Amino acid sequence: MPKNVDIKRAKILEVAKKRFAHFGMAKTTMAEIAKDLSFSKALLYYYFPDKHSLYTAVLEYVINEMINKVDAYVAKASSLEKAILFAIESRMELMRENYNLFEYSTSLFMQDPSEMGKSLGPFFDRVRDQFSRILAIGVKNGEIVVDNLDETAELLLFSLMGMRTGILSKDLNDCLFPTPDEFELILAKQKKMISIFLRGLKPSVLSSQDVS
Amino acid sequence: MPKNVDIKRAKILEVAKKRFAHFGMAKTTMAEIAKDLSFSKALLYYYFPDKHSLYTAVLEYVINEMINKVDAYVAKASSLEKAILFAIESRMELMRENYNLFEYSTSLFMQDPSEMGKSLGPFFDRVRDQFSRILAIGVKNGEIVVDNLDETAELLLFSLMGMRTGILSKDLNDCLFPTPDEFELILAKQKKMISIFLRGLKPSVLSSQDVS
DNA sequence: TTTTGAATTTTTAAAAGAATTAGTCAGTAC
DNA sequence: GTACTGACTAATTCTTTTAAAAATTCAAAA
Repeated sequence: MPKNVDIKRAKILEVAKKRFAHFGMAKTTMAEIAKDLSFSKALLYYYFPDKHSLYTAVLEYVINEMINKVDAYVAKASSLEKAILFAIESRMELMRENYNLFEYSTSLFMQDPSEMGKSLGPFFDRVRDQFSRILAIGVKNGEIVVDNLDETAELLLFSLMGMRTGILSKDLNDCLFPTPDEFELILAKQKKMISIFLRGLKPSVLSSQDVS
Repeated sequence: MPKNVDIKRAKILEVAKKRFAHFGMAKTTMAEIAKDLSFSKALLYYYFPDKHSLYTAVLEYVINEMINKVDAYVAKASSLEKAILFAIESRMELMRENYNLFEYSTSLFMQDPSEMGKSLGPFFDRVRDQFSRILAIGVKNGEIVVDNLDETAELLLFSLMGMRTGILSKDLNDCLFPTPDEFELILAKQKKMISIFLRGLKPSVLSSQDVS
């Protein structure tokens, strides 16, 4: 039984999400969110200590949705590669649908990465943990061999991120955030990347020969 | 026989490089460079159309040095992995030694990636081509199998870049550019990345079975 | 052709003020 | 006491202005 408080919080999150996703963090005021809800501005501060907290709460909410969706799929996925592909496609879809929501967090990261580390870092960790879990399945299956799951998941995630920034620097885009068209391009690169990466984790058929 | 003009240009590049590498593009004025050379400021504009051209000329100069050094090593390298490791270590060393030189180009990229694509893109291409050449050696040796060399080189380079941005977002660094300490960390990740990546390019011992 | 001093145009930097918006608080209603 | 508000304060952003610094040009000298 969700308490009344939680229902209100959820309502606020829902409205804030729409605003943030559509206009971005900077172009959304607390007053606007309050008006959408027919609340007083002060009430928002009753439920959330400040704007930034509201923003990260929305982010968490949205990311949780995705993680759960992916987890559900992964639970009954046939192969490791299928599972990972589903994960990155879901991630892309999420970013496409909530364009300006993430645009803020990336530009925030550009200005001051330390801020990112503190407030946005946990989200990164959650996604990495999910990748870690997915890789674990592959290890169970015997599809791949991994000595350090978390580290390898991070490696994979970092290189996927690299596809994004890499594309953006080549394609003549004057924004830090990909345009809808570029999403496909990035996704294509990421798929190729994953294919090579997973192949690199396959158990060697030969006995350990040149493990330098 | 280098012409007199070329000698002067080289002198200017040498001095400008020192200034840029030490103080960065923003904190270096044309007047300072001129004074270092005991030239008039106007003479600089006789040899280089504008400051930005001078900057990219310095960048080209420095990157050429590195590419040549790496090429020389690669020519007599024993293994593919050795060659690539030498390449990324040289790259790191270059960035360490010319810290502020590159700091500008990365911050430039942050503000306006399209600018990057136009003026800094060619440098990226040169490095990618070098990686492409190195991979080609591995293909000749039979160490790896690659269908599209350039594309694969780009993939590798992008994921190496990902290690950098990835580290920077986790480590609580308030700058877009790694601190000397972080270089080592990035390099370590890149090495692991390369190890997996190359393994993923190894020819399959089994006949093509699950090439999805 | 190479070089310069001085003039000109652009950028940058700081200051000040207005306007917008984040955040607070004393107090009301239930 | 919990949920809520209107009115208040404080911080932030957005101009506008101005001055300084730096980039770039140019006529003319060597």
